[in-house]
Amino acid sequence: MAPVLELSDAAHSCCLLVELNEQRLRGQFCDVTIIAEDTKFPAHRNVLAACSPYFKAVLSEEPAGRQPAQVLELPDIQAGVFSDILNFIYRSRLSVPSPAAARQIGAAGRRLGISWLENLDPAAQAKEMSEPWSPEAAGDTSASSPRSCASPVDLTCPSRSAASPICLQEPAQPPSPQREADNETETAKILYALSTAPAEPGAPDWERERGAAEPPDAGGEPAPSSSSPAGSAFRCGLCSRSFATPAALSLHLKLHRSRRSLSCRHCGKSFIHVKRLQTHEVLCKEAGEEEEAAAAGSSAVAGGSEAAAPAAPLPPTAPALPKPASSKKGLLFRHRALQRLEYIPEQDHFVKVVDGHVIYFCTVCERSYMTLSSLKRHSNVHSWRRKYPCRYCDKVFALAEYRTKHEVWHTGERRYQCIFCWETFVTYYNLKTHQKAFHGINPGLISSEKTPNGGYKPRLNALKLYRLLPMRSQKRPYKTYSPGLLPEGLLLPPQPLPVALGEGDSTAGPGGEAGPGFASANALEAPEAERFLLPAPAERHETGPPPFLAEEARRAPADGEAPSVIAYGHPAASVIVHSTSVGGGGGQASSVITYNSTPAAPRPAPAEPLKKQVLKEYIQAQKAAEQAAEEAGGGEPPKPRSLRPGRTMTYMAKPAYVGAASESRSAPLCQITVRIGEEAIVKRRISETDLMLDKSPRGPKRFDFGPAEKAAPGKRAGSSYAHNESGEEESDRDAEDQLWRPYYTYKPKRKACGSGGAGSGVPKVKRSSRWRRKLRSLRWMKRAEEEEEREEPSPAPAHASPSPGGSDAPAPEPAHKAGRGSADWKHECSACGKLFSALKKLRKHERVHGRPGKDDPAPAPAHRVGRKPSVKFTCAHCAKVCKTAAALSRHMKRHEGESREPGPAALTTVIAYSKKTEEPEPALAAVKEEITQEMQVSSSSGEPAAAEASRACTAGQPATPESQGAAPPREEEVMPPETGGPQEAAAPLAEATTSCVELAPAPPAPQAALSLQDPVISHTSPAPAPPEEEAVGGYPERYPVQEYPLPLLAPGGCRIRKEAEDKPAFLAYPSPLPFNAVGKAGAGEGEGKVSFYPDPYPLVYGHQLLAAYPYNFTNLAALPVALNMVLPDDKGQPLPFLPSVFGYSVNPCRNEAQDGAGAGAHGAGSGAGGGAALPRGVVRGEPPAPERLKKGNFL
DNA sequence: TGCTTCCTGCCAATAACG
DNA sequence: CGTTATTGGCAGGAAGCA
Repeated sequence: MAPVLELSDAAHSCCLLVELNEQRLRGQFCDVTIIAEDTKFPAHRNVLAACSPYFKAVLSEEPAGRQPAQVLELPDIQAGVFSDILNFIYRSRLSVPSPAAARQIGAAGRRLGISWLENLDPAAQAKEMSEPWSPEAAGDTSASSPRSCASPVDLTCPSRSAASPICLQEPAQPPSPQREADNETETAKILYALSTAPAEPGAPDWERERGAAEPPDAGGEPAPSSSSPAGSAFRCGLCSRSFATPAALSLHLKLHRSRRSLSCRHCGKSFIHVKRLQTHEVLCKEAGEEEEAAAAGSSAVAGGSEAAAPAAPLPPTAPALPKPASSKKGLLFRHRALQRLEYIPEQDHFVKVVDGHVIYFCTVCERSYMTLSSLKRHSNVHSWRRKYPCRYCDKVFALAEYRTKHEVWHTGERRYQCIFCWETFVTYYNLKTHQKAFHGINPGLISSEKTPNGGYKPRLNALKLYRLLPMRSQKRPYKTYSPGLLPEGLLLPPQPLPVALGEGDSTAGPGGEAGPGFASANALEAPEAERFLLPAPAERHETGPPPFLAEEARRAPADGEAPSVIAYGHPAASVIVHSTSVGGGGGQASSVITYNSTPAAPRPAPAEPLKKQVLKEYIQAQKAAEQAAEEAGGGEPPKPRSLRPGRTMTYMAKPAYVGAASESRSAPLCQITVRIGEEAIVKRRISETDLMLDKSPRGPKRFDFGPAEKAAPGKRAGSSYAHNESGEEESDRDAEDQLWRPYYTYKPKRKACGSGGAGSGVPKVKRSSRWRRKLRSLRWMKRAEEEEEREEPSPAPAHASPSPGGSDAPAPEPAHKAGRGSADWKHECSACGKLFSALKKLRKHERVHGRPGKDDPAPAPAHRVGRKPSVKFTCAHCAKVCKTAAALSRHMKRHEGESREPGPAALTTVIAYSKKTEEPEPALAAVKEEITQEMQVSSSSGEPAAAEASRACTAGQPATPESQGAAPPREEEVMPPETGGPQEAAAPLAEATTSCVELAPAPPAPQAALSLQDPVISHTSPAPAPPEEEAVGGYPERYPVQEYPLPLLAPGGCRIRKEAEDKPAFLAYPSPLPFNAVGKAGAGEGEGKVSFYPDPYPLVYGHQLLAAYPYNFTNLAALPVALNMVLPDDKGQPLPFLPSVFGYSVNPCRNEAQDGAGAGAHGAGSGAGGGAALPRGVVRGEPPAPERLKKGNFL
C-alpha cells in the first residue's frame, strides 16, 4: 500500500479559532447564551464545552429529553471577567489589565475548569485556599496542583451520571413532570458544580447557627456523609449538607460563596453582594438604634419554604426557628434573627409581620409582597425554575403572564373592546388611550380600586366601559408549563380554527366566502412586491427561515358582506384572513395576512369545539391555504396584481428574528404591518429591542414594502425575502440570542424608595402611601421615610404639588440611591448631587438644570409616589399638566415657538358634543393651543370650562405625519365655531368637509347648539388646511379644523375612499375600525380591520350608544340608558360589562335597539359604497338612544 | 411622549391532598 | 367531597426604552 501522506495545515486551528471568534462576534451560529451578571454572551456551546469541562458538563444534554440549556447563568462571575474568559476561549489570548483582574479571571477560570486560567493567579489561589468559604478555596483544596481534574467542575460537574447527586434524586422521586430535577435551575447546577468540593470541616459560626436554626425537615441537618444519597438528593460539597431541592442547594451554596468580608459589621451576616450588604448594614445599624421602638410593631418570622420541604413546609407565619423570645434586643435582635432565618437555604423569602399583616420578602431582591403567591410568582424571575417559552418563537419568560402577553403579539389578538365604538385593541393601554382621546373618558373615573402595590381590586359596581373579550388562545391547563426550552414547543397558534367576525361571518359564505378570502391568501394573489412566497412546508425547511406572505387584499366583485376571518394556526401556513366586503357598490376587499407557521412538524393544533360553520370555514381556509402553498411551491410566479387605485393593502411580515440557533429555523416570529391605503391599520410588531438586548444599531425592524419599496415586479417573492432575510441577518446581530431575559434586572424597587433615602436599604418600601403607612410601624422604615421627607421638600415647581409624594424630588434618583448601592449610581449631577446609574440619564437630568425659565422649580424629574403621578408640571400658558419637568420644558418650548410665530401651530382636536337645543354653552372648553395636538373632549353638559381646558391639554392627539398616516383620515366636518355648531353644520356631518375654526384662546364658540346626535370631534390640524377647506369653510383666518361627527368614532365609516387616499390620516389611531350596523369590524367598505372575535354578546347597540353617551361623566346618568341598549344574555343577566349598579338586567328597549341596529345594518349593507359604515342612525338622528335619553330626562 | 414591559394584589380555576 | 395549595389572568400604574 502506498504510504499515506498526511498533510497538516498549521494555520488551520488558528484560522478556525479566528473564524469561530468572528462568528461569535457576529452572533452567527451561537447556540447558547451565557449570562454573567446582567450581560449576555452568545457563544457556541461546542467551543465552550471544548474549553471548559464545566461547560461541557452543563451544556450536555439535559435529562428527561430536555433540550440542552440555551441559557446559562453564571451569576457570580462578573461580566467583564467572563468577557475576558470568553475572549480567551476564542482567541487563546488574554489581556489582564491588573493583578486584581488576573485574580478574578483566575478564580473564574478555576470555576469553569479552565486549567490555564487557574494558574493565572497563584497568589490568589493560595490566599483563597486559606479562605475556607470561598468556592475557589473549595476548589483549591484539592487543587493545590492545578490539574484539571482538580477543578471543581471535574469533581462535581452536574453530569447526569448516576453518581451525580442530582441524579440520585431522580429514582427517589416519582416520575412527575414537575419533578424538581426538571425544574432545576441553571444556577443550581452551576452552583452545585462549583461547590461540591470536599466538605469543609470547619464551618463558620453563622453557618453552624444556621444549621441549628434550620427546620429539621428542610434537610438542613448536614447529611453525615454522601453515603446517604437516598435521603437527600442534593448535598453541599462544602459542608456535606443535603438538601431536598436544587434550589435549596443553590441558595445554600451562595452562602458558601459569599466571602466573609461581605459580612455585616453589626450582626455578622454574610452577603453575596456588596450592595445588599451595604443595604443591610444600614438597616442593621438603624435597627440597633431603634430596637425598642420597633419592638412592638414587628416581628420577624420565617416564611414557608417554597417547594423545598414539601413534607413539612413551614407555615408562612410560623417561625421556623426559635423566635427571639422576648426581643430583648428589640428590633435588632429580631432583625438578626430574621437575617439568620434568611440564611436558611430553603427559604427564598422571609416574612415580617407588620400590624398583623404578613409581608413576604424576597431574599434575593428584598422586594416585599403582600401575598405569598405573589412572592412565589416573583421568585421565578430569580431562579427561572420554570420557564415559559413562547409558543411561536423561542423567547422564554419567567412568568406565564408575560408569555401570554407576549404571545398576543404573535396572534394579534385584540381582546379589549371599547363599548362605545367597538374598536378593539390589543392592549389595555391602547384601549385606555383610545377611550380617553375619543370618548373623553377619564380612566380614573372608571378604574377599579387599586391596591397599594399595583394590584387590582375590583371595585363593586365599577364601571367597565370596555369589554374584555375571551382569550382566544386556549388557556393552558395549570402545571403544564414547559419546564424548558423545547424547540418543538414552538407551537402553532393555539387556535387552529378561524374565528368568524361579524354576524355575517358565520353565515356569509362559509366556504364560498371564506374560500375566496383564503384563495386570496395564496401567493398568487399577493402583489409580488409585497409578499413573499409561501413555500410548501417541506420547502421551508430547505429554504431556511420561512418566508412570509404579504398579501394584498382585493375586493371581491360580489357584493354582500364577506366575512372577516382571521385564521391562523394552519398546520402548513397560518393565515390571517381578513376579508371585508361592502355591499352596495362598496365592493369587497379581502385582506389576507399569511404567514407560515412553524416549519416544525406541522402539528394540528388541538381541536377546539367550534361551530360547524366556523369549522367549515376553517376547512375551506385550510384547503385554500394548501392550495396557496402548492401554487407557491410549484414555482408559479405570482401574477402581478395591480393594486387597487383607491386601496392599498400592504401586509408586511417578517420574522422577528432569524434565529441562528440550531432549532431556531422553525420559529417564524411574525412582525406584521398592515397598511391599507394610507392607514396603518394593523401593526403587529415584536419589539425586539425589548426582548432582545440588541444594542447594535439596526435598521428598521419593520420592512415597509410600500410602493416605493416594491421590488421590481420581476423580483420574486423569494428574492424579496432573501433580501429581507439578509438584511435581517446582518442587522440582527443578536438574532441568535433567542433567549430572552427581561431588561429589568429585578433590583429592589426604586420608586418606593424615594423613601429609602440614600443608602437606607429599607427592604423595598412599597410605593404606595398606604403601603408605607402599613410599614410605618417599623421604626427603621419610618426613619427611612423621614429621610425621604427630608429629601422631598425640593423647590416647588411652578405649581403647587399638593401630594406629599408628589414632591418634585427626583423620585427615581433617590430611589435609586436608596434601593441600590452607591456603586451603581456613580454619575452624580453636579447641580443637585443626584446620582444616576447611567451617564445618559445624568445627561438627561442635567438638561433640566440647564433649561432656563422653567428650572426655577427644582430640577424635578417626575416623582411618582403612589399610584398616580403626583407631580404635575403645569404649563403656565395653557395649564397643561406634564408628568415630568422635561416634558414641561418641551411643552414650554412649543409655547415659545408659538409666541414667535402664532399661527396654525396651535391646533386642537375637539370632540364637541352638545345638545341640540342648547343655547350656546359657556362651559365649552377654551381650546388651548396645544402643539401636541391634544384632543379636547368638550361637552355641552356643563363641564366646567377649566376642566375642559385642562382636558384639552391632557388628551393627546398625535400629530406626526407618521401617526397621521397610521390613522385613517376621518370625516372632516365644517363646524363654525362661534355659531355654536348650528345644525347645518351638523347636518353634513356625514359628508367629508373641512372647516376652519378659529382657535381663539378664549373659550371656543359654543358648539352647544349641536344636536345631541351630532357630537363632533373637531380637530385643528397643524397641517395647512387643504384648499378645499378654505373654500368650504370660508374661514381663511381660522385654523383648519376637522370636525368629526360621531361616526368618526367609528372611523372609516363615513370616509370616502378617495378621501382616505388623498387626505392624510387625521386622527392617528392605529386601528380604525369600519363598522357595520352592529359595529362589526370590517363591515364597512372593506376597510381592513383585523378583529379576532366573534361578538360574544348580543350587542345591538352601536353608534347609538355613541350618540347617547355624552362623552363625559357629568352626564353619567345617561350612560346606563345607553348601555341599556345592550341585550341581556341568555340568562337575562346584564352583560358583563354592564355596570350592575344600574341594574339593567333586561333591556326594555331591546326590540327598538335591535331594530335600530338592524336598520343600521341594512343601511350599511345597502347604502352607498362611500360611507357604508357610517352610523346613520347616529348621525342622521334616528337612533333611539338620544330620544330615550331625552325622554328619560337624563339630559 | 408614546409604547412596551414589569409589577403585584386580588381572584378564579385547577390541582393536590386528606 | 371538602380543604388547601398552586397557577395564572387581570388591572392599571410604574419603570424603562426609543
